[in-house]
Amino acid sequence: MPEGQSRIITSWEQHFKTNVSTAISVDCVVFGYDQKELKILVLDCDIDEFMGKKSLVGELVKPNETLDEAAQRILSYWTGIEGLYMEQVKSFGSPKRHPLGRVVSVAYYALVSLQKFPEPKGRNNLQWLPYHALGDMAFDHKQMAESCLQTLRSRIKEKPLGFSLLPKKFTLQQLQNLYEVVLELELDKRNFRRKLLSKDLLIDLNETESSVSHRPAKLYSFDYDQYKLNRRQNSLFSIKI
Amino acid sequence: MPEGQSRIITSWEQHFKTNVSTAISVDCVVFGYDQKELKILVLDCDIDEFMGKKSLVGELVKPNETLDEAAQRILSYWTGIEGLYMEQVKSFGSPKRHPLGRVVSVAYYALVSLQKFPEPKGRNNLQWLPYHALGDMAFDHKQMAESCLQTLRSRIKEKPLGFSLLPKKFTLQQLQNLYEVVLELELDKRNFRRKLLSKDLLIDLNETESSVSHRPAKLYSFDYDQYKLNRRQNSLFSIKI
DNA sequence: TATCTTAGTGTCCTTGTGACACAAAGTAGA
DNA sequence: TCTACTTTGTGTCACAAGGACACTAAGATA
Repeated sequence: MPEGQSRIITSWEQHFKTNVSTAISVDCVVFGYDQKELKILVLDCDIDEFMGKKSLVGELVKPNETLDEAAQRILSYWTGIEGLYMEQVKSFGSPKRHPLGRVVSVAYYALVSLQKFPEPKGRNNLQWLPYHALGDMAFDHKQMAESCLQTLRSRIKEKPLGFSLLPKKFTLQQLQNLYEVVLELELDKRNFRRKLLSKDLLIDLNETESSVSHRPAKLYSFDYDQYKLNRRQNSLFSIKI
Repeated sequence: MPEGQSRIITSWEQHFKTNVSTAISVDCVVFGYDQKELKILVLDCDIDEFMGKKSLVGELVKPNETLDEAAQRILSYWTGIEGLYMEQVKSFGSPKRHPLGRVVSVAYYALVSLQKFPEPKGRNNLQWLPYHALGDMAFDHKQMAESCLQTLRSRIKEKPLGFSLLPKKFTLQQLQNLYEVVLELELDKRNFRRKLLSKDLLIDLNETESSVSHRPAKLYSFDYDQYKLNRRQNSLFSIKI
């Protein structure tokens, strides 16, 4: 069936001669967590076609940067924080997805602690929105958010991502709540603690919560060094069906 | 930190006015399996910079097709088979990855039964190469192949992908060998059978191998209908570390 | 000092999985 | 047709992991 690959090469060269307009962008699904809610960072879209809808933070990739660099640039531009945890998820390339022309967009998800970035300020009404309060979104951004959430759910079972969404010092109950919210299931308190503590990845800070009107909980932090040492299949969870 | 998003919108519009040359391509890592070897489909690269090296099958995405459509087109062009199993894996966008200009490429993996497509014919010496015999490749295609293999390894533990790489009728030993080769580990014959048969996803065909000079093995086929019915966390394997 | 609220803990039973060895079936060659 | 050869196909036991489950402990408040 192959008829000739020289034809293919020609088409590549032609592409650059004829200046077909194609663009690459990066869109980021930035997750935050607070008050037993998973949130994502959104803007008001100001393109005519999608007026009134929310969009993800994103921009065109510049000529001399990699995709990861573009994502980091976008993240630090909107949050002011450098080096956020992020991961590429999937590219979206439906021909009509952007009204201005052919734009293929690479979706990333990123994790921010809401303690570090509680009240977004910026143009276009930058804000945290509870994931479940997202209605329709501009472009195919809703699909992107869903893909990214699915990826987050699968990664958080294996990698210690949850800790990027919590304050440095946290209680076991906070950690459990986070997992319950992200994975949309209920976990048994005793089994959860047994599992987590058996990994020897949590540092007991010998401190307790303050300003709570009941027995204060112990505070822990995550031991990244220990994790890096033996990251052999350090699967954090096994989840019941 | 955000200085103004209107600036961002402007840059998008500008992009399409100034006709910056950017291209999108799709590259496919086509996996095949035979004789206890995992193979991939490669071409001789005929671009000057990479003369003598192997490359993946791939091409520019056309103006009116989605990424998935481009991947299907490429796959059927080179193999002559429609509707191969494939999945998007990752996009590669290093600015200098292609000598002709800025090309962001979306990598897909695909699975073909070597029985359906045993002897490739086509330009550029299209051929199956054992995965471990791949040396350096053109562009960043080696990285793509590695990413795709990693994804295949992780998916094959959960989804019934292996069956796309085998003939319709297969023996349990063939299936076990395939898993051993892809995952690079040894499995216990009895435990493997216990696990697979307990899923009720294999149809006992009441046939046996022929033309072997020893006790012939029973033949099975995979029950896709049954699988679809209860695809609830139908994880096929749990793998020892 | 009594009440309220959340933290923190241990056991039992079931299930899943790894380790392990030998008889059965068919072929090929003497 | 008998023997040797090769690969198939099978069962048990011991251990580890995980799910279900209820009460006491600690501190705050009125």
